[in-house]
Amino acid sequence: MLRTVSNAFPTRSHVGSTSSSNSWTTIVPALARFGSIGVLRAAVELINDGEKPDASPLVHLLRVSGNYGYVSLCQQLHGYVIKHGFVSDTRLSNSLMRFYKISDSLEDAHQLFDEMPDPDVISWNSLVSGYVQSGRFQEGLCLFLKLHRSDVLPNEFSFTAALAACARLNLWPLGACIHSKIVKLGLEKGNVVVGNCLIDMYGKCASMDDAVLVFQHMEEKDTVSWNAIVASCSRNSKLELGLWFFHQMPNPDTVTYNELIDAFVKSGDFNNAFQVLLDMPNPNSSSWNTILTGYVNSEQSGEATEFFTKMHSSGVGLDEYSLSIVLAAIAALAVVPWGSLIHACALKLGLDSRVVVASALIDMYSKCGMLKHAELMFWTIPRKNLIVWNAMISGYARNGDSNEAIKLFNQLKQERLLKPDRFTFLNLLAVCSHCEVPMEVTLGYFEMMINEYGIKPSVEHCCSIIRAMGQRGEVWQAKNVIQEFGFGYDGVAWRALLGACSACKDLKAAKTVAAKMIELGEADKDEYVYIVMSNLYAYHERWREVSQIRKIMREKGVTKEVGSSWIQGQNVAVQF
DNA sequence: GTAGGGTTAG
Repeated sequence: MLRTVSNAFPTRSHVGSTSSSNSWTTIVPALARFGSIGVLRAAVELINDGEKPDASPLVHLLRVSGNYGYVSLCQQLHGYVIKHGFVSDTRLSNSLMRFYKISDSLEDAHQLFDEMPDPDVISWNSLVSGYVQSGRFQEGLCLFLKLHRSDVLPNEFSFTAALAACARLNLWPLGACIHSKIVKLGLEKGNVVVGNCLIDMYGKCASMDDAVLVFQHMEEKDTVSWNAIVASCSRNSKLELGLWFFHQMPNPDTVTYNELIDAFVKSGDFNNAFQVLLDMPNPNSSSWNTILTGYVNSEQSGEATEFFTKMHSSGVGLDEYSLSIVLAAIAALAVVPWGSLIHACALKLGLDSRVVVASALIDMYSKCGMLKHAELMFWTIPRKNLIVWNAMISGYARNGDSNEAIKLFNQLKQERLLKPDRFTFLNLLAVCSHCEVPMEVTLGYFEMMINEYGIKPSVEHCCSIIRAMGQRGEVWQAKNVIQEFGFGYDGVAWRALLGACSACKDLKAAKTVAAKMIELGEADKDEYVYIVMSNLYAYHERWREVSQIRKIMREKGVTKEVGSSWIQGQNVAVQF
């Protein structure tokens, strides 16, 4: 085993051969201070020479080799830890957890945690923050709540990770509850990070006044505190107040300016956003990406690609986000040559296997109808995450290939490495409802989602079921779906049901649904209800009702163009 | 020789 540890090194020693004068007492401080490859190699050679380390050198070794990304070496060190009976050493296990976290193997970190006889507060914090940092906020919070019920006392580190999760999930009640706990334990005093997390949490949970209160009561403020309060204001449409805080701020940094750009972009003020970009001291790729994202989100894809060209020639580096955002714009414009160009660019920058880029490429190719390219992309990604799988399933769904979508879903399920989420099922159910997949199969997936994966159906999931039922003329059953899952007051669900009535030409049911939509005020949002009803009456040759509806539509100022475009794809277009 | 855990922009 020791021989293999030595073989894990990609380079030769930088310190020459290990002299016999080396020992753990000299190597450990060197590992702690420099952590160079040479020192690391010397340490491994020491193990190979039979110098048994105790826990402390192993902790250092794990940290340094983890930082260099020596996955195989760390795994072997894990083996060494098990073989030499260090498994119950909490500090060592915490080091191993850190390695699994930074090498994107949260599952391994969790397994290790479960095997620890005596996890301490750092073990808990490490895993909670691991989940939160990789965007798995719910799992992070569940673990935090478990910690709360355990014998281990949570500290300020535990609370900050939990607050970050509340912020991202918009959980004001839990966030406020954690705040009161923090105050009770006196943890908000003398700790800037706790205050910063509170400002951020309140800001993201639409509670700007609370954010300002926390900010004002903080004994000590750093740049993050100021950035958090500026962002809280602009996020809650208080741009003026945000600018006021900005002008009070002692040392704005790049993040501050990027937040200002974001605030202007979100309020649709691209001119001021540019001005900040031009005037700020050190714009980075994020500064540019923020404006790029603004264009894509406001459906100005042409402007986005133009801006990307400017960004490219400005000399600022392109990162994985720049590429994925511009790919979204290109996908919307469906200009394949540009997409290929970005693909080449990603290859050149070595960013093509990053999941954000890879999934954006899959999405772009499938939106341009080039499924083969999307597939090629998908199968060459070494470590696929759920976003990548979802992008490919969505690609099949978009192109109406239910067989392939279902096949891929089954494979995802069989591999058992990743759990399908609500987006996976959204794509799966959508393709089922569009491709006349047998109803029992479609319903089977719907039930699997609820019972096997514990995913609460959203109104969009139900809409797919409603559409599938509508195609088979089962509109009354579809109506039951709305009631059963509690979407009786959701206009979107009734809209889907009206579409279902229209698909199976069921005038009687459509009349009931239209009445419900008028009652909910859904009919006032646009002309959909009137157009569907008018077409249905026309189909049934009820011309008197058709002219009545046309009269209402004229009074509402509905134009011919709107009428025909809305109906596209429903095969019932009537020209007025 | 005392490691191992936390916050802000996209």
